Amino acid sequence: MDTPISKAEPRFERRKDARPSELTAAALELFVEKGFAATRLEDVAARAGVSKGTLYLYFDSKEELFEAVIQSAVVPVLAEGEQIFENFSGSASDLVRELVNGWWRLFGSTQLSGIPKLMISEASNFPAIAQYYHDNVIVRGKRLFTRALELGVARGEFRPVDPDYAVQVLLGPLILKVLWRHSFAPCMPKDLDPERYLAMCVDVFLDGVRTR
Amino acid sequence: MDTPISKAEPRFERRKDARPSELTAAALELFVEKGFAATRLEDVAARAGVSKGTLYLYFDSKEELFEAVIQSAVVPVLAEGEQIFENFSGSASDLVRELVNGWWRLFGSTQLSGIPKLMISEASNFPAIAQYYHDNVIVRGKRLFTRALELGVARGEFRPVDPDYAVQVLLGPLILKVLWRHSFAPCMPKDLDPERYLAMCVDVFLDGVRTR
Amino acid sequence: MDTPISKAEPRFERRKDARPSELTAAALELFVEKGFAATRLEDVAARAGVSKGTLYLYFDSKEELFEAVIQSAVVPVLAEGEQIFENFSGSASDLVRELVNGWWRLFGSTQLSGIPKLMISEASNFPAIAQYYHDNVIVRGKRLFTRALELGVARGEFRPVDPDYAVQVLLGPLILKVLWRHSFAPCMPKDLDPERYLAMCVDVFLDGVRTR
Amino acid sequence: MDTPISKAEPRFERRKDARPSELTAAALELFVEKGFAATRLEDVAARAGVSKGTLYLYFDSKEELFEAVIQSAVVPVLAEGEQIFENFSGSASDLVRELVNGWWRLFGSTQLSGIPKLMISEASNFPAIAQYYHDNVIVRGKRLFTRALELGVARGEFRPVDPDYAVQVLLGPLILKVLWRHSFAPCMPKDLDPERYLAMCVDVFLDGVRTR
DNA sequence: TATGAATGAGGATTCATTCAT
DNA sequence: TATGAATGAATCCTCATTCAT
Repeated sequence: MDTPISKAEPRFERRKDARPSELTAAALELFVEKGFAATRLEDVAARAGVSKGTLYLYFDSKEELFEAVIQSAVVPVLAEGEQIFENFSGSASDLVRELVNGWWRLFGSTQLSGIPKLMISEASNFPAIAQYYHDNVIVRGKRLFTRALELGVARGEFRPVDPDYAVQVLLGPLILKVLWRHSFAPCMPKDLDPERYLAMCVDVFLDGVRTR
Repeated sequence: MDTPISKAEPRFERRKDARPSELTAAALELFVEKGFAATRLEDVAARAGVSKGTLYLYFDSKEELFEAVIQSAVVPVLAEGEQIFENFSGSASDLVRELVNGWWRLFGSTQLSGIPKLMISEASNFPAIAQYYHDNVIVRGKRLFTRALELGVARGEFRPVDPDYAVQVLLGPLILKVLWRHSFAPCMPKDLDPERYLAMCVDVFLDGVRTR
Repeated sequence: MDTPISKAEPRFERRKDARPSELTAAALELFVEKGFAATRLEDVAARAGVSKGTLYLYFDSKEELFEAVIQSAVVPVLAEGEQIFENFSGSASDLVRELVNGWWRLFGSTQLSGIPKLMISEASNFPAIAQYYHDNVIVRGKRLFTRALELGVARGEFRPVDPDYAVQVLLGPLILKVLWRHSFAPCMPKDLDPERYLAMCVDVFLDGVRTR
Repeated sequence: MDTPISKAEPRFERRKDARPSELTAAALELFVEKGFAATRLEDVAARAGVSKGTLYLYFDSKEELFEAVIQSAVVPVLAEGEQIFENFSGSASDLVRELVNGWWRLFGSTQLSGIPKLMISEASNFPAIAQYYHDNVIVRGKRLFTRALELGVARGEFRPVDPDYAVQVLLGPLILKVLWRHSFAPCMPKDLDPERYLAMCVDVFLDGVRTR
């Protein structure tokens, strides 16, 4: 009714390849906002600009859509994180700082930042997906940081802390930040400044583990 | 298992006073595990050992039950936290340590530890309750810690950090711990030891803010 | 068990004999207002000032309460109507007028006036009760009027109309009046004056059937 | 029984336009028979040959279905009634007779004749709809007849009766007729003959108001 | 008798999923 | 591919009825 087929100009081809990611993007937003059970597929479809039935051309069920959302949302970030790690030459402290900045740039400040809230909320409803996410995202993500810590300990920059414990101390405040954004942030008029918050997280942590 | 079948086991047990808290306790467990939307009231009732209809003698709707769960779950803890604060005389570091231990004892190691997961998951679905929780629990809870930090700064024990930022750095890993328990914990064979984890959180933090 | 036998003073004896009629009176009001299905027994009990369970001491079920409402509501009126008939000596026109006035005084202007609305509404849900009401109230009630008409015809006061048809012509506007009161009356600021309305009903009818 | 199984009988029949009126027709029958509260939407759907859920594609709630039933059921009839009025040239008596006949043809002898029973039964449960019905149907309908009466009075055909009162005297027996059909009619083996009943209603009324 | 807590069958409503077009 | 009408299982909630006190 509104798209006139008058011209031959193909303008914005509805690329069928783009569809799945448009759908998972729409689903991600709603799953994060409302949770899996409270999200209606009709709303997902509407947000992606398609009809309800179309969803089923790409995903067999709501749960499979959920899987796709998680899967699609995490693969690229880690690769980049690992890039940072490989290419870095400098102090362990600077490496930690760089990894945290990268995490924020590629993940924390984007739509993807809703994933932790979503996975925490739904982990017990979807143990298989939780396991997948745990093994492929959490463990791999943490490894980046534990290796940086181990490097620092080996070089004598850091006290000999247990990296498995210390990494949580570092990441806790960062994760909390993105959980906050998707939960209580609307309750507070003005939130903490992200740059400053991140800096303090890293500063306190590094001061806390530095050798004296 | 728990109900001794001493007699004919009366069909109608008359205990109007105990019921509400039995019901909110059952609801808390299920809401935490499955989320609000995915929890069936019939299951809540069954877990509390009553029938579906009985719930409605005490709560007008599922949402009101949710409110009651939140409300009932948080009042007592803060009072105790404030007790710790009032009665304490010692270094600011020790006060921080004491507050963290108290938090763990009264909250982190109990059923109540599910509340943060539940509230983070449902905050955007229930803005009014989120606001209430934010104002009456989060803000009040954080104040305990910011006051301890301010004390330390005033006494010269701590560097002059901004307490509003620093408190999150301290609490982030602790909150993460209880979120973990109710989400990914089943994905890992053995989890970090709580005592040791708590100790490290506090140690790293205090080392990070200590004056040199 | 609960009535203390302490005093000899019988003050306000809760006469158990009054209860059933208190209950049917309360039920009548609510059944008329809301209909049978939409009336909650709890509300009936509350209006009668007793508890829900007490209703079941007097009536085995909601339907039986309905039966009792209908039964209790109609017996006395007809008796009085038949009294009027027996004791009357005068013109057939005056008899008709007297019967209509009696109907209004004993029925139309009282709570009982809700019965026609109730029975019309529920007749198809309770065929047995409808049959009972039809046979014992409608037929008997109409007979009063048909006999008056037959009398008038026999005496030459009225044209030789078929009484079974004519009686409906007379009663239609009267019944409509009481149905109106319990349905649309609240929609109109000021209703027709009952005295004048009744008078006109009878006048037009008698003029319509009078011999010329 | 009535749907010829000519082919494979398609499971999903696509007929968005016809559905609403099929549904309101089914609903009208059941609402009239059982009353609003006692009617199950599942039965309405079944009678219309669709499933429960389909109802909700067209009506947001049971109450909205009720509104649609009333609305759809009355609009056309009045228009035709007003046609009769406009096009008529003859005596006031004949106009009255014609209006009554039209009422019977278009309304009294059809499914729509259940509406009065339904509205009388439910008026106090749905005051807003009752008001709408009162203002748009009852008042407009009565106006047709009052205008005919006024005409007769002006022409000297009728005595100077108050038309607001007289119209009820005329319509009472007619309304009673359609109420009867949907309530007590099954209780009586043979009912009055409609043609004859209508004729007598009009005859008695016209005789009653005629000038002598 | 009277109470009111407890029950559970029943009905309104929602929504993931299907399928004819 | 894409649509959206149709389905029906699932879930919230109500309320007639029961029964221990």
